[in-house]
Amino acid sequence: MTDRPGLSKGEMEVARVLWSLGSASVRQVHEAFPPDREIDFATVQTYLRRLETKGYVTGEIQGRTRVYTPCVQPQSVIRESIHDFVDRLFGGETLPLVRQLIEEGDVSTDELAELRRLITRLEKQRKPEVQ
Amino acid sequence: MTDRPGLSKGEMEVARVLWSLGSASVRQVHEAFPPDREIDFATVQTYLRRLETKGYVTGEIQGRTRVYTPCVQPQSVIRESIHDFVDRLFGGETLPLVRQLIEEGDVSTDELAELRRLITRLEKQRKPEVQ
DNA sequence: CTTGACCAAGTACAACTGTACGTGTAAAGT
DNA sequence: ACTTTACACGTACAGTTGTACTTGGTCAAG
Repeated sequence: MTDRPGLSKGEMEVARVLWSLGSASVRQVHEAFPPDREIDFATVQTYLRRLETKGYVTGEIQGRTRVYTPCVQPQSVIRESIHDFVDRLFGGETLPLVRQLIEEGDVSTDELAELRRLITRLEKQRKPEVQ
Repeated sequence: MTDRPGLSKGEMEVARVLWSLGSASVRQVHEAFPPDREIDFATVQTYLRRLETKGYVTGEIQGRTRVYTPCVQPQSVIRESIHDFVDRLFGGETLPLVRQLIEEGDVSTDELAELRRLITRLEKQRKPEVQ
C-alpha cells in the first residue's frame, strides 16, 4: 500500500487542521487551533515540517512565508488509521467497535435514525433483486 | 479519571492477549500470539513489565515463573482508547466514524441486520412510553 | 555432579514524539 | 537608518516505544 510512515497523535492533529483549511501558512494553522488547545507556534511549525518529510503535505515558499498544502486525501489516511485501530483493539473485527460506539450512548437519537436509514440503504444496495 | 498512562500499540497487543488468557506467564502469552506475528519472547517480557509499571497488570512469582494478571477491565481501557481515537480523528464526533465503518464494506450483511436490531432496541429503550 | 533448558530481571539503544529554543534574515513601522 | 516584528530553518532534548541481548540463577535430564 501507500508506504508512508503513520501519523502520530500530534501530527494527526495538525494534519486535520490543514485539511480543514485546504492550504495554509504555519501561522494560519496555528491560529486555526481551538483556543483551549495551547500549542506553540514553533511546535506547529515542527509538525508541519515532519508532515512534509513523511510525505503528507507539500510546502512551498510564497513570498516570505511557506505555505503548506495537503497532498494526501484525508479519506485515505483516516481509512488507514481506522483499519489499524480496529486491528489493534478488536483483532480486525469491525462490529464490536460499532456496537461499542453506539451502545456507549455517544450517538444521539437523531443519529440513530440516520444510521437506520444508512443501513437500509446499504441492505438494498446489496440485494439488487429487490429492485 | 483513571490516571494510568495510555497504552502504546505494542502494549495493547500484549494486553489483549493477556485479557484473553485471563492470567498467564510470559511464555504463555508469547505462545498465544498469532503465529504470523513474529515477536521475541524477551519483547513480550518487556511489554508485560511495562504494563505492570503502568498499572495495568500485576505480576506474581509462582514457583519459578512470574504470572501476570490483568488488573484493569478491558472494557474501560478500550472505552478510553476509543474516546481518544474519536477525539483525534473526528474531533469527538462518533457518527462519522460509525458511518465510515459500515460504509467501508467491512460489515457483513448479517452484521447489518444485527446492527439494525441493536438500533431498534436502543430506540425503544430511549422512548420508554412506548409501553 | 554436569550440562542444557528455561526464566527473571537488568540493560541497551535507535527511532519516534512532543515540545520548544535560538539564529539569521527580511519586511514593516518610526 | 534603526528598530521591531515575523518567520524559516536548524537544533535540542527528554520521554516513549519497539525490539532485543545479557547475566545469573534454578530445575531437570543425563
